[in-house]
Amino acid sequence: MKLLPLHERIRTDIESQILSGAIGPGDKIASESGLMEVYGCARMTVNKALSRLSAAGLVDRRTKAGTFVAKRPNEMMVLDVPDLPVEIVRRGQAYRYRMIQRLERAASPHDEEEQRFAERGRLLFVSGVHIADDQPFAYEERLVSLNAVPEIAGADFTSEPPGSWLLRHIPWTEAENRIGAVGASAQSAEILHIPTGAACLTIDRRTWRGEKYVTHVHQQFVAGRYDLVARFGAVQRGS
Amino acid sequence: MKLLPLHERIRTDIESQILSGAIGPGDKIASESGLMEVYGCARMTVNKALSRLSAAGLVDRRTKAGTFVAKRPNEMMVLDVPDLPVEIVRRGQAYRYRMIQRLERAASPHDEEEQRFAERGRLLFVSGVHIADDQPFAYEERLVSLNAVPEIAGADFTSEPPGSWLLRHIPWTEAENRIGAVGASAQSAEILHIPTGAACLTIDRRTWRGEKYVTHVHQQFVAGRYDLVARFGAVQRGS
DNA sequence: CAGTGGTCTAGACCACTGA
DNA sequence: CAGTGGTCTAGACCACTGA
Repeated sequence: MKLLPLHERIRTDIESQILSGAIGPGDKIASESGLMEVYGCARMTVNKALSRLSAAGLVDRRTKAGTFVAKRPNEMMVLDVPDLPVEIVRRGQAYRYRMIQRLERAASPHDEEEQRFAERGRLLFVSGVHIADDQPFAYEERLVSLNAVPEIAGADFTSEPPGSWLLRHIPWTEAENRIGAVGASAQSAEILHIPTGAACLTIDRRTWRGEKYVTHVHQQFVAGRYDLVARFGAVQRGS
Repeated sequence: MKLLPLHERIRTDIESQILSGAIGPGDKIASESGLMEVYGCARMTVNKALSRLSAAGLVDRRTKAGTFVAKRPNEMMVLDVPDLPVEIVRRGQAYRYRMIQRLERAASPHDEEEQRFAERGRLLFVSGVHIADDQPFAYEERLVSLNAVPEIAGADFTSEPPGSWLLRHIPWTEAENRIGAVGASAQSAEILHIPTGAACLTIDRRTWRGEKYVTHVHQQFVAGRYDLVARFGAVQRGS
């Protein structure tokens, strides 16, 4: 039985009142000076608790007016997008990667995104398949800017996916994920051992390092073999 | 040109050093007392900046050892899962909802999840289609626990989707989203005006209020007509 | 104009843990 | 044991805004 710091106790007290419905959207919460008396503590302590609730989107604070339960749940869901090898091993399956194609080429003159991406340099294209327990799990195609990551030219991707290499070498990034669905093309259907046109979940991830556009990966998952889970709830990220 | 509070300036200073790669994963950051001298401020001020960076996952703090740039980017992506009518209108399209079926029934004796869900009460089942500019956009099936939300029995869902009604009446929730893909069944294919088996993006969302399991909705989106976007980056949630 | 939240100070004691 | 972060205090001044 570990004792919570006081500001955590105040925060969880208010949080549970909100989540239980005891106080509802728009309701006013006691002021900082009010809570100081209730908990017999300094103002900085209640301020810390309320600031965290505000950062988490559970309350709105307005100078002079007071602190109010936020009108709607935070619409932001937290989505876990893990490294595929890690995810597969975590499921207790054997992970394997097989490269299909690798080539260096210039950016397509017709593709504006590739132009910006390459920054007048060349691009590395790698396609391959992620395999879990000898069953094809996901097909992926990746483009890497050789301008942004020149060292990658010498890396070996016959059995290690470029994503893992990049995670080790380009650690800090900004990323955008786009999640959709598509019917498998003849080519990817053959690789994934499914009928042409069968439904696949797709993830397109673009990654930057600072201002530099590093890589774009397109992954196709056989429908039902992989789901993404996002959760929003009372459990916020710790301090 | 608005002046940032000092703790925000300290936070963004360190944040940009991390995101630019000037300091890398595992590197040690100046201690609180060191930063006090650099910025000529009190310890609480640098503590606030560093605590926020820690909460955002950009640094790890260890008592006695110091503060370090976190080993890997936070794998949590922020996913925006908005209300469908709002989303469609925001795209500049006309929104319409058409109910297909509505019925009240007992929980299936063979479905353990439904049993827990209903808590020995009855369930409301509503299916319908979301329409954007006269084109079917998403098919949805929803179950609502009448035990958790008795008021919903009297609501009219012929042209308003139950999700919007619930947002207005059951405002604070915990939710889990599961995102996948599926080939359209004969029934949903007809409703969505697509061939049977065509790829669809699916979202399954389960919502609680406190401990009470309120609703489960299954939505199918025609592939390509709707993508989910998740982003991780330098821009953290404000205070 | 009174009360609120936003910010900041200059201290304090503590637990922890690497050297 | 020295230095670190975690927490907390008891003040302070400020901008803002609803009554």
